[in-house]
Amino acid sequence: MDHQRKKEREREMGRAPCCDKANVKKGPWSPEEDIKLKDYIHKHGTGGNWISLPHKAGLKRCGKSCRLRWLNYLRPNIKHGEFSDEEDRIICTLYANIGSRWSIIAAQLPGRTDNDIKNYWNTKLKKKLMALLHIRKPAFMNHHDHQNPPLLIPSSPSSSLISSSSSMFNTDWSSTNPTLSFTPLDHEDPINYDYFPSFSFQGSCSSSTREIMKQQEEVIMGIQTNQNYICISDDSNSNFMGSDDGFGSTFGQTPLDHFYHIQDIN
DNA sequence: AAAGACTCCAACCGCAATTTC
DNA sequence: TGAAATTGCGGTTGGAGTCTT
Repeated sequence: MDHQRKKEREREMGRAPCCDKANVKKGPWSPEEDIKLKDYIHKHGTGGNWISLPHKAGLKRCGKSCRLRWLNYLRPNIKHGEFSDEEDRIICTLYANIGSRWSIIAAQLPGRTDNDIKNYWNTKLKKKLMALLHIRKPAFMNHHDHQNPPLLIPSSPSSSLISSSSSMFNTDWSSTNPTLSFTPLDHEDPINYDYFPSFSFQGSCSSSTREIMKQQEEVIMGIQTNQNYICISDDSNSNFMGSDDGFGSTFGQTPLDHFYHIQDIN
């Protein structure tokens, strides 16, 4: 059955629920529920089947809910609390290069969950970055040569903005240039002409999973060997607004543009 | 002191990918 | 081989706590 027909059938029949919603508790977990889930998993493991686990564990919860609770909160070695500067750096660098692939980012931060990192990015780190970019907007906005966009001027001599001639990673970026695009939020209103930064890859990428995984590994290897910068391109000539997967399209071959030292973001 | 605005994060939802039968 | 079941992921939301006026 093709995808379209499957979707149509689901719409007609209603999507099959993953559990009996009427008999399933929702909302915050109680300490008693946490204990039940922990005890069960310590004694029996997950058994490779989250759907049947809640019933066996005596919980009136959806299997997905149990899985989420375990992975994000109850499993051993989960790290809660403040993110370190080093963690900030890794998150920023990875986000700049692979976008919102939180599970991959989380894999580089032991003890952190994808949900944690996603929340942290959305509530704090993104704002820090936006604030940094906003401070520097005038230099960029006054420039009209889109073919040769200006360098964003560092706020201080110690600020480490380096030029496109620098090499960020040992990785060959010739086909996977990471960029941060500045896309006008409102094309019609020059007064409120604000810019929204969006990260993306440039270059052509195969859609196959294996190819994507290979590129992700390259990105992560590059990040692990280069500790200090994230790349930001003010490729305002492009209308591309980074999609959340950032791998799907073919773009022009502009060189890497500018790099911010991570301390500028912290 | 109170009320509204804002922030943060745990949890939910829907979808795509993967596995099982 | 394909349908069904299950898992994993990322976006979004609800509500509790905090801040501001």
